Amino acid sequence: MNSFTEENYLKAIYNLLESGDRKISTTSISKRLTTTPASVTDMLKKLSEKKLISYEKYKGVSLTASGKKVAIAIIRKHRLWELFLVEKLGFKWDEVHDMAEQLEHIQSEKLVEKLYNYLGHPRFDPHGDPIPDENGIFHPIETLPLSGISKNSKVTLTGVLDHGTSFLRYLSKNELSIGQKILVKDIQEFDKSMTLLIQGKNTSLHISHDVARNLLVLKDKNAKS
Amino acid sequence: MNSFTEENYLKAIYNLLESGDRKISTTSISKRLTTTPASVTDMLKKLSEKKLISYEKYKGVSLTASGKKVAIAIIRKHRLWELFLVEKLGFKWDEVHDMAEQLEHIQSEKLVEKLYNYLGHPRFDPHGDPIPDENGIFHPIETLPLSGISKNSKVTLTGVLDHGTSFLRYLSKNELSIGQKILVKDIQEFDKSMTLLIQGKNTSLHISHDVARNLLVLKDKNAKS
DNA sequence: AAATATATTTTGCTTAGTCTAAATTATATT
DNA sequence: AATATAATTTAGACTAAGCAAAATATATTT
Repeated sequence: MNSFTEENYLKAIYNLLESGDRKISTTSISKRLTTTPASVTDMLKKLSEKKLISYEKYKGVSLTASGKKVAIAIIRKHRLWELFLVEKLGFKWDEVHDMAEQLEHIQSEKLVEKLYNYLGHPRFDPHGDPIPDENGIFHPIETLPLSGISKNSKVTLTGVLDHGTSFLRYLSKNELSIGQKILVKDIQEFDKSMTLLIQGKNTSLHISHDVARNLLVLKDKNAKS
Repeated sequence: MNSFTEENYLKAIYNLLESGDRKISTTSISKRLTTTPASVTDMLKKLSEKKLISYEKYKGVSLTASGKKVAIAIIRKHRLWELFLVEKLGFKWDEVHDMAEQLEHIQSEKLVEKLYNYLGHPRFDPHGDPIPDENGIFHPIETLPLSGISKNSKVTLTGVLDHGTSFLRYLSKNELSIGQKILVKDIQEFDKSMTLLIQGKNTSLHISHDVARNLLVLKDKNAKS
């Protein structure tokens, strides 16, 4: 089928396309994968041959339907394995990325199916990212960065933007986790930092604007705007 | 660390050493891995450089202590993953080999440890093969081929020699599985075929000598010899 | 519009693993 | 002991993926 390397390129291209433009550049891919632009050009030719990307010299690349399908399948596997590692094996959410990076390349349709059943048809991974369904369809929810939420709103923490270890560790340390109900108690005008009240806790938590920007939340239906 | 390919060579060499001689040949490895002897020679040089095997031109190879350690670690992972696939995901024992062949190369000490805990510190895989412990020690049990058991003996089915799909399917079809108590009701003199009585079933099962040779059993303590 | 800077591709070389064909060494047979 | 056969290694070539340096295309300034 496709090699690990090809799969990694497709995933990188998919992710880059997600966060912005309709066509992406050679250098952006090289940065993402920490390779050189020259290597990327080589691979783009190959993926183009295989009709997985549409590519015109000097014009940037995008995914074809079949390339997109492959990329999504890998993301699906990545997120399912991450959830497995956290839910079943008891890993912390900042530990699972590298393992999932390997596990996502295991080839077996049936394995994915069984894993999906075993995990109870989950819709989100441990970081709150949506897991595409069997047909590669995402069912996202309408989340907003906490930084855009106004004072006295009640929200639910549904995900994070930054997936880095240090950010995730920060959240763990402050006992912030997906699913929690949060009340925005106060917002400082000068630095936009926030004071939060977490449901079920009696202490309040103070977070910077930078942290708030990286927390994704869902507004409660019965909340004040 | 070591590449997938290197790991596969080490595993192959380990298995070949298990089933016989103290030194094994280039061709035997090439057959096992379905490559050419020339490729094997190249790899042997490399593994020798890395002190994973001891190799003298034209004289055959064996594993060094560190090579053996690597090989056993892979076998451990292979068997743990096989058990996971069968026990947790509900695969049949004839379906899991190819997946385990991939999963055994996932690198993460911690993952193996967690998986081992999750499975409840198992000692045998779905085929009855022993799973080496954390230190690479096997704790085998004294099994015999069913073909060597005499009439009226009571035994427990603990494993199989042939791991091929067709043999495993044959066993499934006849509802033979690891752990079952078996009484050898009769042995035909002319073809050494056997009539078995499986505990908990009321029909008897007739098997060929060939099948009996590939079934590993443990004699019951309180059995007639 | 020309000059410069930046991005991209081409060229040529590297490593890992594989193969075929040829050469060499070991083993078996007369 | 001589020869034939089999096993093993060497030599040279191929593919996948990568990199550095050179060449070319595109973008930005002036």
